[in-house]
Amino acid sequence: METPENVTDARMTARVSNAEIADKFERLADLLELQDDNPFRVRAYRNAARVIEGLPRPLAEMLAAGEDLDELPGIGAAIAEKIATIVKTGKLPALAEAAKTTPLVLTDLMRIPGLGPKRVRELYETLDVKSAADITRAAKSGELAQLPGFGEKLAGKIADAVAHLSPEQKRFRLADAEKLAAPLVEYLKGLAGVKRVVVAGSLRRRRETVGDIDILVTAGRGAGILDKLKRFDGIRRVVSSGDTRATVIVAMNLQVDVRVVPEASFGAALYYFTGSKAHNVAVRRIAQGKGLKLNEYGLYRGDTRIAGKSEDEVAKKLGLAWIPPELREDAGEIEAAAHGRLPELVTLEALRGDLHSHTTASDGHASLREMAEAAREQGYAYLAVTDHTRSTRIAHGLDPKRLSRQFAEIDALNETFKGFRLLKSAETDILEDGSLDLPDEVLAEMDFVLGTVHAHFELPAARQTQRLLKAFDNPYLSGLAHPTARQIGEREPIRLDFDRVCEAAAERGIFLEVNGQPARLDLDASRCRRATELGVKLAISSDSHSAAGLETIRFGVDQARRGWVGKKDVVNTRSLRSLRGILRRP
DNA sequence: GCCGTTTTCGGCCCGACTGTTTTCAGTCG
Repeated sequence: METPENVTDARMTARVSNAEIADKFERLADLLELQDDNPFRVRAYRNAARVIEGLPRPLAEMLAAGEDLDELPGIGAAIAEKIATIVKTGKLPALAEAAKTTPLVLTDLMRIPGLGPKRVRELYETLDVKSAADITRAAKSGELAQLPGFGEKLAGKIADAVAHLSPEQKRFRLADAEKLAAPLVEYLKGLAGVKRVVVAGSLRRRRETVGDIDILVTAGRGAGILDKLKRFDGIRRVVSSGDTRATVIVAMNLQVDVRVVPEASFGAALYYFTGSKAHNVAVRRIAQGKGLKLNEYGLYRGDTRIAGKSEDEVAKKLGLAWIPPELREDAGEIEAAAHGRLPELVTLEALRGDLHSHTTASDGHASLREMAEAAREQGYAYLAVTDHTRSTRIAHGLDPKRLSRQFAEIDALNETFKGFRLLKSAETDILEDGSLDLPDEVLAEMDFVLGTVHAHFELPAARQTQRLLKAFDNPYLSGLAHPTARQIGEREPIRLDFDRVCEAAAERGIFLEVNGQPARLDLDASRCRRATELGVKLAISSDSHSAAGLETIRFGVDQARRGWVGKKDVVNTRSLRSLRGILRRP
């Protein structure tokens, strides 16, 4: 029996988030770099910050559970101890120590394009520059250009960068970045001499947000692609442009890097340009260990190129299996590829149906029939209709009476289908006390029950966890929709003991959803990975509110793949018969 | 500061572009 008391322990009250811890190490790296400290030490801190940011669980919770943090990649005894100190005191003494001689505010200046540690230090030591406003002043007075190594042009560029400084560097949702990149990709494809145009970088890795766009072009010599690129009318500004690479700014202030390589280097260039940086570094180290050199032009033994045409060729020569781009984050995929242990990732094609959709009955824009037809066109065997329930008034949530009418309508429609079924369900509110928004006799009418948190996002972790566990105790509940309720860039995930929720879900056979709405992508990739490690089954769903919206399920597939999720982990890769076998009934 | 199919010490990815330079430093990805 679960009580609030036995989920209220130290790990639940932790206030220092992983993001804050990562930021402290990032700042420490900045300060040490300003102080010209050992660059490898600096890199170690940055590396640790990156690892910390990608963790699925709060470090505070892992510490409370007695886990050894120095088993995490890139985190050794020294950093593990520093993390423990931060969790305990909220402070990183090494950071305070470094800030004694180098003001912490200087780390903000290092975020300005064109300013790195050397230039910031020069600005500070010579002109006592400590802020963006100081830079503007120094530029106006002409002092900036007088600094050694600066000059008129550089001073102008820096002043310009300061003037166009946005409050924080913006990242774009994956779906938005895709749309913004499309016209430029089409334009490049249409240019004479162009052989291939491929999107690489974080967009190819399908990261949930994208900071800039990388496009790889193969073309014959002298095709002048980068000159023609500048004539594309969607380009606002050219940041830099050389023989093989150009950086431009397009709509929404989005940065696009275009790289042109010869066809023979396509594979090596695609590998290099896809990243991530950490993955590339690790793979190049493997090359180095074999006495080879890997760069964007190929894999070399001495001056001889031994691979480069395709990614597969490069990987093979390094003794690795080809790694899907979604996994290239230096998070264990390289070891797995070396030992033939890469997971067989779920694919869009493997999905047999969709377990989350809405109709005009609640806040959708298509009728039952229209949704069914769209699902059949998609090749699905089933589509669950999961309109909102009465507590979600803003979405015209359904009460038992309206639901029962909908179920009758679904029954009638199903009579007309062959090889396809609409499933009766509802996106049922989990109320603050963990009870469901509908009585059991209504839940009993459904093919399965989907539960979700739509209000009271701010509960403390212990209560939020307890709320979900209580909902899981309802024998009708089969799945949990958008489990953390986060919205990218708008709402933080609800606080809960994620492992505990996963353990309970695994025990009871409740699936967690990977919601494909571009603003949600919930579970996120790292939680997908953690959940499946703990034996939880997932459903990848569109949460579509229109017929066309069914296609957003692919963004859910992307995140599941990034989370190492295999076909067998996903319930809606099953046939309807097999799916029915695992949906809960009392 | 981290890490180990050479290593518990001695390494630590690699190249493009810019602007400042008389041959390269700084920044970026």
